[in-house]
Amino acid sequence: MKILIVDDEEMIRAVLREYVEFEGNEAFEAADGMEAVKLCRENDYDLVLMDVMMPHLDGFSAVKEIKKAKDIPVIMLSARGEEYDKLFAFEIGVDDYVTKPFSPKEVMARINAVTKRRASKPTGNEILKFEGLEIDMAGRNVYVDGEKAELTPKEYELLFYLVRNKGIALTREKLLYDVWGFDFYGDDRTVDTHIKMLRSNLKDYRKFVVTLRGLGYKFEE
Amino acid sequence: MKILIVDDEEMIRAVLREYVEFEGNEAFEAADGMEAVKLCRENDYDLVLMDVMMPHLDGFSAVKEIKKAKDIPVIMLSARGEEYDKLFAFEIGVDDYVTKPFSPKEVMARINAVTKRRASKPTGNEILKFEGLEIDMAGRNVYVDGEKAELTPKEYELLFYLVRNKGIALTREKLLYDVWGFDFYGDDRTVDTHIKMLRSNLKDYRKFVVTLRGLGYKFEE
DNA sequence: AATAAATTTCACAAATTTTTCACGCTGAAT
DNA sequence: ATTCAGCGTGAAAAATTTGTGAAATTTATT
Repeated sequence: MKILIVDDEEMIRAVLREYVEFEGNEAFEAADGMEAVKLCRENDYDLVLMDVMMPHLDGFSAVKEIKKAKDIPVIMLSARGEEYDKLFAFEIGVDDYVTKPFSPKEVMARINAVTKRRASKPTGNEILKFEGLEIDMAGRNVYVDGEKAELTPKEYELLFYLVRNKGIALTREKLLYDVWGFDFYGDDRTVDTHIKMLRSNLKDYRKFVVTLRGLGYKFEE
Repeated sequence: MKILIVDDEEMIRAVLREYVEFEGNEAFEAADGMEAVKLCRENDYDLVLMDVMMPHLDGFSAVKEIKKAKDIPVIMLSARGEEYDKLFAFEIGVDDYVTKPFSPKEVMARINAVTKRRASKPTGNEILKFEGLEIDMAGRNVYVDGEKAELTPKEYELLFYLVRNKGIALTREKLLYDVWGFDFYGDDRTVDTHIKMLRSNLKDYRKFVVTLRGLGYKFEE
């Protein structure tokens, strides 16, 4: 995750950077609101840690500006006893706030809470039907003519991915990147083998998994 | 009725208290999530009015914590965008939801609605049955073929969470976040050990706790 | 403080899954 | 009809994942 740390005090930035990087995230820094807005416009961050009190452009104004362009989660940092309008903070879309002095554990917990809360947004648990093929993504079930198909993890992921991109041509490269992960450095043909196994498990409905010669595969009704 | 008001802003607490007491109820206050959780554990309230954004422990996490111990009706107060908050709130068992700025009249209407809904429909008091496995969430009892199963706290929480999400695939990550809490920083495999112990206590009905290889677990009838 | 209970970590074996690879077949272009 | 890159497939090897017991640690109780 790419996290932008905005604070005018270098010490605080350094401390936050340490926490953030310890968790395996990438840290970026801005020294004031102006710089933060500029960086946010030019780059895609997953989260912004924003101090309230800063020169040039205060935290609230900076958040307001950033939210105009992109919907990035923001956690505000404020000194204890600092007076500010929390209602206003919500209105402009602040996701959470932490009061200084803060503990590393607390800050990381907040970061995780905000990003996970965001992640849990899409709750599509309907069951898709293609003739006698039923696909229940939420429950991880696939039925072939009413009988449960026992797929392996990769087969589930591959099928779900194909179905989510139904009707779209997918290269082996794209499938490997999106289903296997960006860090897969194996053979292209691995896809073929999994397609083979998936097809054999789908029985008659193997017809939905279409080969695109010279390209890859797609799911088509 | 005893109503707990949780908000870090004294002004808002005062306003809410006035309206709550005007209707003949008894009002109690907490200034943050931590305090709210503590008070709920020690006392019996009929309803909780909970702000979302607060220091120490945010409203969502506080509700989650409170619901683990007692099934008290909760109305959330928030100024955030409605859409995903409502979904998330529903997931953790919030009864209703009011967006700031709110009119006291509106809040009182919601309070009355929630308590009436509760009174007429004793949800949570029901005992779920899956063959010879009986689960009484309100009473924190689990019976295996009529005999009481002695589960540890974590086993109860894990089982109840699995059952509440029956039929839905749950990753270890999600289980840790929702059952253990947002601040759990431990090993994934901790889940496995608790699943193991839960299964051994469920005897023959261990079959309902299904392993999803490469993903996690789910409860399935 | 001592003891008991619950929770968490960890390592190992067993089971399952993933990947590689070579062979033969297919189908489109010549 | 021939060619040949691209594809389907089976089987072996490599890698991953889970169940489990036991130890270590933390938390609750006396």
